[in-house]
Amino acid sequence: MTYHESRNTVELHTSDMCFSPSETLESGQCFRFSKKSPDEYEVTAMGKTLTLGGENGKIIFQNTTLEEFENIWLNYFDLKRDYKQIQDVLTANDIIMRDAVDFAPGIRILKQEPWECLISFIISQNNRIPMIKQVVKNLCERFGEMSTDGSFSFPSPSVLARLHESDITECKSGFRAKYILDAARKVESGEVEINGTEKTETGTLRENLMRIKGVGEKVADCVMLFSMKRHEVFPTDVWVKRIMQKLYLNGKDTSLKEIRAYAERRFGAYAGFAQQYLFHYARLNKIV
DNA sequence: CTCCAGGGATCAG
DNA sequence: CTGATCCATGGA
Repeated sequence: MTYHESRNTVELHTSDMCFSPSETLESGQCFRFSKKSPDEYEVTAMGKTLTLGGENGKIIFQNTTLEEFENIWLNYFDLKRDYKQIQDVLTANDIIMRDAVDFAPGIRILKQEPWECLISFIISQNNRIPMIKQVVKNLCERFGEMSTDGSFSFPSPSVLARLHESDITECKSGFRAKYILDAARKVESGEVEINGTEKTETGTLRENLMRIKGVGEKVADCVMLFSMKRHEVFPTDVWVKRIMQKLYLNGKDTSLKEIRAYAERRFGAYAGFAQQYLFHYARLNKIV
C-alpha cells in the first residue's frame, strides 16, 4: 500500500483491492455520507468533511492533506489492517462466506467516534437507513456547530443532555427521543464510559452500554464493532438472522441468542468482519 | 388503506 | 427465561 499527496488530494494505491469506499459506506455502518456522483462519496466524520472515490486499488481522497490522511483517515477506514488475511481465514472451508466476501471484498470496518456511533445505532432500532440518516442530519443541523466548510459537527453529550425531549422529537426521532436523552445524560455524567475503554473487557463494556435505555445487545454490539474495534462481536439483527438461518442453519427458525453464539464460535476473533460481509450480502441480494 | 423498518422496553406466562 | 405487543415516523 502506497499513497502520495498532490494538490489537496491524497491518492492511495493498494494491490490487494480490499478497500472500496462505496462498499464500505453502503454497508450500513455509518450514516453521515452522501453519493456525489456514481464514483464519489462525501463523508462527514471526525470533525472533517472528505470526498473520496475510486475502485480497483486506486482510491482518491479529496479535500485532505497527507498529514490529515495519516492521522485521521488511515485509522478511520482501518487501512493498516490486512483484510486479505482475514478473508482467507473466513473463507477457508466455507463456501457461503466465499460468496459473501466475493460480493463485496472492499468492505472495511470503520473506526467511528463512539458517541456519534452510539446515538446513530439507538436511532437505527426499528428504523430504515434513509430515515436514520435524516434524523442524524437533523440533530447535527439543529444542535451541532457549523464549521468553516459549512458542515455540522455531531452535537456533544453535554449539548444534548440539556435539551428537552420535545427538542429531540422535532428531529423526527420518534419514540427514540427519550433514549437519546438518557444516553446523553449517562455519558455526560460519566455513568457510562464510552471513551478510553480499550482496557475494558468486551462483556463488561457491553453491560455498561446496555445501562442506557434503548441500548440492547444488538445496538451495544454495533457500537463496539464500529467504533471500539471489538471485532469479535457479531451484531445479530433481522437480516443477519435471516441469512444465517437460510445459509448455515438449514432454514430452521433460531433465536437471536443462539445465532450469535453459533457465529461467535464459528467465526471467532473475526466474527465482526463475517457479520458485515453477510449483512451486506443479504441486504443487497434481498435474501429472505 | 395496511404493513413494516440493521430493536428494545414492558408485561404476561 | 421466552414470547407477544407496542412504539413514532414515513415510504411502499
